[in-house]
Amino acid sequence: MIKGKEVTIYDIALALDISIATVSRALNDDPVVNKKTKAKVFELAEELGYRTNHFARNLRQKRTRTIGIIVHELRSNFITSVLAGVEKITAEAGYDLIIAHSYENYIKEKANAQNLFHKRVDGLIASLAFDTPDLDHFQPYIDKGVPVMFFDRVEQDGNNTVIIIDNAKCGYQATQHLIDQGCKRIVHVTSNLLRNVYSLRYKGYRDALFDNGIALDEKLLIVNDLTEQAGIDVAMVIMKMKPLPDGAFITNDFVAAVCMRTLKEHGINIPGDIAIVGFNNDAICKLIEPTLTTINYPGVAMGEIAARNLINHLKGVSNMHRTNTIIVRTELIVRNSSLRKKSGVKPKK
Amino acid sequence: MIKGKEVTIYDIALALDISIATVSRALNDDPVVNKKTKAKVFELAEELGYRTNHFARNLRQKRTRTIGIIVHELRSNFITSVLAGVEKITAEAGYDLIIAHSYENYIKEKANAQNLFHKRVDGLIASLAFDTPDLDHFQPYIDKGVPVMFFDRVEQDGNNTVIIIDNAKCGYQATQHLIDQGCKRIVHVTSNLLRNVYSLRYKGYRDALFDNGIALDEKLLIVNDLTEQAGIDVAMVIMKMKPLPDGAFITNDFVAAVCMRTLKEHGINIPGDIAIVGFNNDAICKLIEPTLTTINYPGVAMGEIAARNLINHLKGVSNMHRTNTIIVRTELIVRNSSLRKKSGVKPKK
DNA sequence: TCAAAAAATGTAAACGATTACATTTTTTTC
DNA sequence: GAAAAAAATGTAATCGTTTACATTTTTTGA
Repeated sequence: MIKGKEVTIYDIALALDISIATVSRALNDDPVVNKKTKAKVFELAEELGYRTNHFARNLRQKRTRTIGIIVHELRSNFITSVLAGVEKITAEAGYDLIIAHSYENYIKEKANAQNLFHKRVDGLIASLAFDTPDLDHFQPYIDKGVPVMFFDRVEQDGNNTVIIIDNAKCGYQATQHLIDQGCKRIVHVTSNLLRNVYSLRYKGYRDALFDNGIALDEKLLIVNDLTEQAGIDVAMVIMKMKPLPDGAFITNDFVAAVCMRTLKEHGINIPGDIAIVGFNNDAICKLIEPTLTTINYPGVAMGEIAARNLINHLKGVSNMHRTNTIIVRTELIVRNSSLRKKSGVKPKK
Repeated sequence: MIKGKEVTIYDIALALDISIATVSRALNDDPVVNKKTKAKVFELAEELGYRTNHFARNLRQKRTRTIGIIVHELRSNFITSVLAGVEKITAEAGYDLIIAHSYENYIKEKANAQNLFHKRVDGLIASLAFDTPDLDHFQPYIDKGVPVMFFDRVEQDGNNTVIIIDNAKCGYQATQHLIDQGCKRIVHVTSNLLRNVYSLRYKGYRDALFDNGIALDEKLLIVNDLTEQAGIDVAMVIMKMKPLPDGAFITNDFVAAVCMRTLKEHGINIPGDIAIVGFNNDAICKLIEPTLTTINYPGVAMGEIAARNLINHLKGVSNMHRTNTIIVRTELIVRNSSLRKKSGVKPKK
């Protein structure tokens, strides 16, 4: 095998004195070609180190068997779970996956969307960045009929298929749980309220307060990004509040964990002084002290469902555009960070 | 714009009554074409929604401007850091990135290597799975002259370029630190000793013991996979040892954290009874109690270096094959899980 | 043995760009 | 105003497959 020189079906055809059509068919395991010929072709292909030229094939077939995914953050438990789910399904179906990363940045998200469009992915899966204002950058996909599936961070304009959890319900559950534990002044720590996930959790929080006859106090709402510093800042802000809040619903486990650590360092007892509920069920929940009550968020399942729907649509098995919104099941996992009453729920291991 | 119908340079040429050659040159911003013509082409291309057919282009140009990366695990802080670093550099250089995931499985790694080879990536970056026995599946790359760069989990056969940390030194440092803290019976928890990272850390551990006149006790070596269950099992095994060990060097932060939690649940004091050192400097280190002493492992930097070397090689700026091994700096971060002596190092925040 | 049917193979035209080389058009120069 | 130089454009081959349609070879059955 000569370095740098590519073997093509012509080389194989020439060597075996048959036509390129037969070679092509043999390599694609077409039942129409003679078993013996097929065997010879395979053998020689292997020997010569033949590899299909996907460009030639795709050029001819006008498909790429590739799907793209744009994620807002890679360094996140939830996202890597989703990726694992998507990867599993796409690999099984023989599709390739190109992963693009927006770093919570609209400009990068836009560039990625364009790039994947030019790469002609057969379909796209996406979760929006913090500051994405609209969906215009996905319009080319819609125009060309390339299916797009949004997950988690979505914009529900009714035109695209989305796969989400019931964020309002989760917010309600988390807040109700804190109220059940006797909390009356509950802080809500969240992020950019432009994004559905945060605005809806906030809505759930408000509804739960309302249903329990607790007045909404806007001073108890804290909005930030989801960095370690944010967690520390939140704790500082909370400690300055008078009277001290007795509960906190924080929409991110990591921030909750950092905040909890900082509060503890300042002598505040959890859940005694403040009960805390996080969001995501990250691995840290079971490792910190006290263990963190949280909402379990099924990343792998979401990825699988997104990929499966997309691929079924591409195969024509089902029409994605008919099912507009897919809601995935979540659950409140009660652990020690919020358990103030002996009765009722018992903490999960 | 008609849905599903692709616009090609022929359409543009026809509409403007010029040749496809001129259109092609215009779109590539070739200085040879008239500014006015260029403007007209760009305008019409935009209007018609033209997008380059990368297959046709790649078929003709025989390059892909794509590099592949095979990782052994996606759900890991370290790996996502590396990915972030690689992504940054490749994006800057205008290369695309295809991420493949082996799930610590040799079979999948092999399949991924083949797939990316057939996809004709211009270069490859890889970290080996737990059970990969040899590098035969990368031979096709070598044969065709496609550069391969291994990072972290590598096989040093002298033929390929690798980027690693000094695992033996890290193992030595961690162990020496425990000895400095007065530990005499130090457990070493690690994984498949086939892999360089684990065998070298073990070597460092042994050397440190030897240099301090401590006899090696093979019963203190525990090998497992890196799951949560493994962490629990390790704690159980440790607690059954008589006499109880007084130190543990665990080559993974997550396992260390789980192990520590389990030990604490059984009334064992850390670092009082057992001092613990982990590996990786994951986010959890600062969140658990006591905070975990660990080795800081520069993921982003490794990714950046790997990608930069590969791309420089591809561009012909430098020759990768001349630098055979790149060693990245690491550091021991001392925190409370190992601090038994008031004097000496002070814990890092 | 031979016509019909079935199986296997071949021919040639796409797919949509790039680019060496050829040709035409425009500008410059005297 | 014509020849030379420079600028702009065009022609046609090429990249490596797939596949509709045509042709050849082999098998079948009376």
